Amino acid sequence: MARKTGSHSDITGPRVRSAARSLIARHGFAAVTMRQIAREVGVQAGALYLYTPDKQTLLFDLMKSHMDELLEAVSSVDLSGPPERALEAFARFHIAFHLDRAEAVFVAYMELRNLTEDNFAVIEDQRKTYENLLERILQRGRASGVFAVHDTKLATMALIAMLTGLTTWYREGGRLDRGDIQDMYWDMVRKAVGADAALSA
Amino acid sequence: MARKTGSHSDITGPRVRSAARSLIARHGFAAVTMRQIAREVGVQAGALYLYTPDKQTLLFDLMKSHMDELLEAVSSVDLSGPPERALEAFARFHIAFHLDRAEAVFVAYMELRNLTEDNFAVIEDQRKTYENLLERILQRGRASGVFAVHDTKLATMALIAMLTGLTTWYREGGRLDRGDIQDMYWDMVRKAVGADAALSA
DNA sequence: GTCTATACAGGGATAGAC
DNA sequence: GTCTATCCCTGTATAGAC
Repeated sequence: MARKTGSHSDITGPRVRSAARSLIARHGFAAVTMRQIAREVGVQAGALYLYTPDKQTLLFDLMKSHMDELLEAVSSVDLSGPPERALEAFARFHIAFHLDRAEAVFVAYMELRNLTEDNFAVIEDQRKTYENLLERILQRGRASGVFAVHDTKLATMALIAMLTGLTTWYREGGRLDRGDIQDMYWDMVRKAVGADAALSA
Repeated sequence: MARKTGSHSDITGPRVRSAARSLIARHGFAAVTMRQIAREVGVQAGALYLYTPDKQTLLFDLMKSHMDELLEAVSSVDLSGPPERALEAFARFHIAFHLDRAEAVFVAYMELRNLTEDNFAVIEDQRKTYENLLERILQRGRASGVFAVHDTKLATMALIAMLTGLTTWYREGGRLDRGDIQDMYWDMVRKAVGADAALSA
């Protein structure tokens, strides 16, 4: 219960992570220094090592917890219905989740190169797990004849790239609101897989 | 005609650029050191400064010449025909060009953050010029009623992201050949803009 | 044109006082 | 838990010999 004066580990920890995420998103992992992060948090550089054993682990933890959150969140989306409904649910979830976490998403996509081999394997595995959810929807839709997709792997990559790309241009308070974006992307996704014209192919 | 022994400026220059492009694509600009580039080329670090005033300019030149090439190449693609044919020509060109230059594309997309403000403005302007070619096709198609696109700006970003995303997963000699990829992406692009079902929207 | 040698700044990480 | 101080390394870039 008793805690020493100046003890803020439960506050400073998250602040370190938040500052790191933000700086890395803007400048890239290799370009960001521990001293910069410390300055942003308002502590000395040495103090950061109370919260992370080293810089690499700090990056890994950011990416890992982001992917954990993503997989946790998507697990409560109902993807078991008819393929078209499942696809819509997936697309809308993906957009909403990614719009809420532009920085974390950006880091998770851009900094894969800077993970050690072992750490990369962990994140890559999680990413694959997520992508497989989409691919299975496409497979189900193709099997039941409601989607016209030649190659479900390629289509999965194409759709993920399209949906995730919005984080590179979306800015809060811009011309389009979140609902508009979800509607318009969903419209393009739906058409791209031939969900309304499967029999014509 | 006479040339000093050990003079290789016309050979070493391109080799410096090539090594830099490859290393930056793999590890990121900030993570790559001048010593690494020099080692790859087989010269001493100091010798690199015969070919570039500094590291930033080296990056800028890589990105600038890539964008120059892109704009030059696309200028010989006929985009003036009917919107659907123009869109197909654009999509196939984009894929072929990007598959041929995976490293350069990767650098051009990932390292924007590491350009100085002035250099960024130049590249961004070129990128916008390129994207506008696609947007104008979408506008023409919508105006003539052959495309069902709600927002041409958003659709432009979505299609560019989808098409460019292939550089993140495509590997030479993989399961799919270039023609397959072009065909399948074009099929998705065509459907995404409602090119075969515009009247149903 | 390339080399060796080096200046100088800044990096990550640690030790030990408080 | 945080600080100051510092170690040691590596970065970019330059100078001057060959």
